[in-house]
Amino acid sequence: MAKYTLMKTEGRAKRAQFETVHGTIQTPVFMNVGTIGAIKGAVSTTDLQQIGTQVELSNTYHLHVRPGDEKVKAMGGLHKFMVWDKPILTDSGGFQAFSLAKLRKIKEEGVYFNSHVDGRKIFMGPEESMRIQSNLGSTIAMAFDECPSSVAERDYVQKSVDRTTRWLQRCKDEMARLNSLPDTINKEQLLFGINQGAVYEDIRKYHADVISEMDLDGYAVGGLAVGETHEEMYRILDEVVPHLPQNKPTYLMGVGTPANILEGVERGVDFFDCVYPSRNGRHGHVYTNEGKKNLLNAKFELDPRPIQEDCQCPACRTYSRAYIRHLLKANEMLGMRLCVPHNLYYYNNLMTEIRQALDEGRFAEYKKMRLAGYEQGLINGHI
RNA sequence: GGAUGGUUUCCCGAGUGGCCAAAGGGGACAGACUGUAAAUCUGCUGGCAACGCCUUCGGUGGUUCGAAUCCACCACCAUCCA
Repeated sequence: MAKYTLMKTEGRAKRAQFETVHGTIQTPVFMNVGTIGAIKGAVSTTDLQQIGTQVELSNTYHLHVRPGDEKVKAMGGLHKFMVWDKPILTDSGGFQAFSLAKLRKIKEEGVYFNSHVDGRKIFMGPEESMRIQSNLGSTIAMAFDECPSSVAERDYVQKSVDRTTRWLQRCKDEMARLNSLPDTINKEQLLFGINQGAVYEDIRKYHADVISEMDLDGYAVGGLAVGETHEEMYRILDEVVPHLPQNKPTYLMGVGTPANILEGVERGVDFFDCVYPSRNGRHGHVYTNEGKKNLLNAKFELDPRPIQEDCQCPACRTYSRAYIRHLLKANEMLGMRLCVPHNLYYYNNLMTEIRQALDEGRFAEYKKMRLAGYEQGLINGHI
């Protein structure tokens, strides 16, 4: 059912569309992260419609812990539950084995977690992850993988990657079974595999080649932006993306800054996601064409301008930096309720502009122009 | 008029002879965050020619080698008694 159509290329950069049961995704795309089925910062799915969100991303582990995937299924699946009819991608819970490292044990069969909510024991392996994601009924399910630390030993990474490959086969088998069951919510659920290998290029390429043989709906590069430098990340993308199927979408997981995204697009990435726009928005950091700004800074106390001139987001059309700063300082929820949608709008709009530039064959020029703007407002190298 | 308690660095508030530029909060200021245990976390908050010096604990004057800490007087605040 899913159909990836490459419409234009510029160097390695790809302009494509991806048709799913929940609608067509124009790529390159930035998916808006709502881990627990909601974007933190009091942003509703109605808001998402207004700020141009194409794909919402939620998390298997978190929704399994609370409210429970069975309950979501009983409510008709995640789309109905959160009232969102466009595509949803669910991350598998594999990343939580990394981010909740102190609360888990990794074995061949899967990962044993202690719930971050109440400490109870939770087991999640490939089959469990697929079952949960099937219960959620997401458009795209991610394979259950292990994300090794960027400083992990080579031997460990090699073993981990091979286990991730075995897990991927189990995911594929389980999804095929689940998609054929009569009461499955989304019988056309798609599966993306995940490339790992930390910063070892040869392991990365080896793993990419292995999973490319498995005929999945899409391929992700995981385990980046977890401590390595930007240069290492770009180098790995340079090496790995060409080893992934070019007739399938490529997803760079968890990345990143606007600059990271421009670099990723240039290297052939179609899908991105990152908590930055939402988390930074909650913390009063907002994205502009002149780089990221911390609205909490005293210099915005009497700044009558919108966050970004000409921005069409609700915050920028109505309020001044000074007022939003006041809200943030006063810990008034409206502050983040304005900053988070602004940031998501900024990212979504950035992707729209990227697609337009690709359509018109001027991506290289566009990228250069944007990066130059970000350099101006450089905050400790974060752009 | 009398009694008692109090006056500490931006605010609240510890500190009752040296280890005190002075705990702890708050606020202010700044930083971090990349498939979200994050409306969280960290740093910093008297001045300077800065491993030392200067100024600061209501005011003034004492005691002492040494005082935010003890004494005297004064000012102001709070509560109670007339």
